[in-house]
This record gives sequence, structure tokens and C-alpha cells, in this order.
Amino acid sequence: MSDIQQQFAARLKTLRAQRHWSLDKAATETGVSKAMLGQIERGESSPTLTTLWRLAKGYGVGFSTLIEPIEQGLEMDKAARVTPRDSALAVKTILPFDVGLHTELLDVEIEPGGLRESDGHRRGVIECVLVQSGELSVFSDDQWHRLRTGEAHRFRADQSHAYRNESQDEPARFLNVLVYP
Amino acid sequence: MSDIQQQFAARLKTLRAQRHWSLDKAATETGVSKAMLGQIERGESSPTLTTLWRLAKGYGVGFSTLIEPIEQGLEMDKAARVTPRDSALAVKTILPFDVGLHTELLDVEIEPGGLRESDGHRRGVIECVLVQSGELSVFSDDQWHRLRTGEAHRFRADQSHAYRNESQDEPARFLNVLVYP
DNA sequence: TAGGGTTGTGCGCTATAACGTACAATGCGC
DNA sequence: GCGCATTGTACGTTATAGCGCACAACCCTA
Repeated sequence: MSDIQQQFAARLKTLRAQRHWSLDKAATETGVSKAMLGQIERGESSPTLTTLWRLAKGYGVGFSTLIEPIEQGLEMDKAARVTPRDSALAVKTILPFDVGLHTELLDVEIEPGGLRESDGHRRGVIECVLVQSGELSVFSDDQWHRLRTGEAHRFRADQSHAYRNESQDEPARFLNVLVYP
Repeated sequence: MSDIQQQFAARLKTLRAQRHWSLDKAATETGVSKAMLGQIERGESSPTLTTLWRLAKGYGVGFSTLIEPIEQGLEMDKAARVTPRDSALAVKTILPFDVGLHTELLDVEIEPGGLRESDGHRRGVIECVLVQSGELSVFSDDQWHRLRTGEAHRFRADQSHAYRNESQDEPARFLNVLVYP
């Protein structure tokens, strides 16, 4: 068993735990057998490219996320879920939702200290966030990601996620691209 | 043989060609047998994670660089037509292509008068364009669309399309979102 | 407590990854 | 032209990836 195999085993185990999936559920979602998933997670097997691809698609992550460790973002205080400024959000629709092109483009501005939470959209929705000004923190995949102006982040938006302006002085503006399945 | 296998085959072949390595040389550098390298490049075999790791290390590329299909690379590198101002383009990748999240985010700048044409991508690809500065014309669905700063346009990119900076004085900058099926 | 369902693991079988070897084709130098 | 080295491919062998199935352990409900 190689080092990468062991590292990958841990990574796969984390991905499943984050989603609260059983091996059975994961097998259904990925198309890889339950027995094989177990072997991989225990580091007993080195999956092929085809299997890796299935895993990536099933878990809804990119290869880089699948193989490489989760970026160690700044650990945010998750306790402050409720804020008095939840409505401090201005949304301007640039491209409205379109059935045929299944995308949506929004220009969003959050006031200083503002927080916006979402329980998640329907299954398969993906969001891209590009910070246009200020500093923004994005909560996705169970952790906070801090983004400065010009930086971007992308995640599955069919799970709970949130946006927070860390600054107490100036608003944060970001471009929000929503991609529907 | 799966799609990802085929795409990976092309990628590996390109990596080797870029270095002007023979299979023998590549085998020495990666520790993967010559026969196996040949099989993988011809798409006859789906390499395991351990082998993939060896390839990444041997070719001196990051794991995500190794895996991500070259076909899904930069929009601007693909099927380029030769125009008198074709090189007057600067592309910055904000979010590289990702198989699981099937999106790509680019920051593109075209010099005054610059034109960029594309024959179109594979079936189902959608593009969103948001002009950040200057004036841009986008050719899609058999007609030109003129966009000013802050304006956006969206179209199916599996057909021929083009970008043109109408100004002779200043560059145009736009955000290019590519959504893959 | 008993019964049913879920969960993760182990086992044996089949398909294939990975290899070393042989070889045809090609290129180069004499 | 000949001999040698290189190149990529095909083949057969071994190890293992991937699977379906069985099962022990656990959990929940009546």
C-alpha cells in the first residue's frame, strides 16, 4: 500500500462522513460497489482511473479536491448563525434563470458584517463565487473559505452554504453564478 | 474504455510529446513500464491511483494537472483561427475546469480591435460573458451582440462563436464562465 | 425479547492492470 | 547494403481491482 493510497483512503472516508452517507448510499451514488468502497477506504486497494472518475462524479467534487487535502481555510466561528443583519443584502440579476441555458448570474452586495445562509438548492446545483470587492467568507462543505477581491470559490449548492462579509467597515460585492442540472 | 480514460490517454501522450521523451525514457522517469505506458496512451488500460501518482511525479506535474483532461482546458487555447490580431489576448484562469463541478471561470482581456473566434466546443457547453470594462461584441447564434461594461450575454457554445473588441483605443475585459454538461 | 433492517467486512470468482519479453519497423552510421 | 540501436506494439503471465454474496454486529420497533 502506497502513501498516496493511504492518503486517498482518508480523504474518501472524510468525504462520505461529511455527507453522512452509508457505504450502501455511497455505492448507489457513485456506481462503485459497496465492497470496493470499503476496500478503498481501508487502503486495501488502489482504484483505477475509471473508478476515481466515478467517485469524483458521485461525490460531486473535482479530481483535485478528491485527491488533494482540503485547503486549510481560516477556521470561522460557526456559532454566530443568527445575525441582526440578515436582510442586509442587495441582489441585482444580470442574467435571469433560463430553462434552456440553465444558468443564472447575480451581482450581490452584502453590507459590513452581513450574513446570508441557505439550506441548499435542489439537487445538483453548483455555485461559483467571484469576489469583486471587499472580503467575503463562504461556507461550503462544512468549512469556511475566506476570499479576497479577485478570488473565487466553487461548490455544490445543494447543501447548506452561507456568505458572510467579514469587514465591519465596507460592503463586499461578489458575482454569483448558479448552474442548474 | 471510458471517456475519462480516453481523455487521459490524450493528456499523457501530450505530456510526453512536450518533453520529447520516448516511451523508454518515460518509463525510466516514472517507474511505470514501457508496455504499460503504451497501453495507457492508447486508452487500452485504466491506470490505478498508485500508477497515476508515479506518472505525476515522473512527469513533474501536479496531480490535478495530470488528471484534468486537456480537452477541457483553456477556452482560448482551443480551435483557434488565425487572425491578424489573434495574439492580442490575455487569459487568466480564475477557476480551472473541474470534472465534478463541470465549470470553468476565466478573466479575459482583448486588446483594441482584437478578435477571437471559436468553432465551438463539444455538445452542450454553455458560455456566459460579463463585460468588466470596455465594449465587447459577441458573435453567437448567427449574430453579433454588442455589450457594454456591466452587461452580460449567454449562449450555447457548442456552435461557432467569437469575441471582438470594437474599440481602437482601449482593451476590453470580460469574465467568461464555461459550463460543461 | 424477537424480528427486521442496516451497516461494514470478508471471501471467492472474474476481469484486467502491470509487467518482462520478443519482435517488426525505423533510423543512423559506416 | 549491413549492422546496431531505438521505438512502439503484442503477447503471455502474475498480481490485484472490482464485484456479488454471505454474514456478524448493531440498531430500532413492536
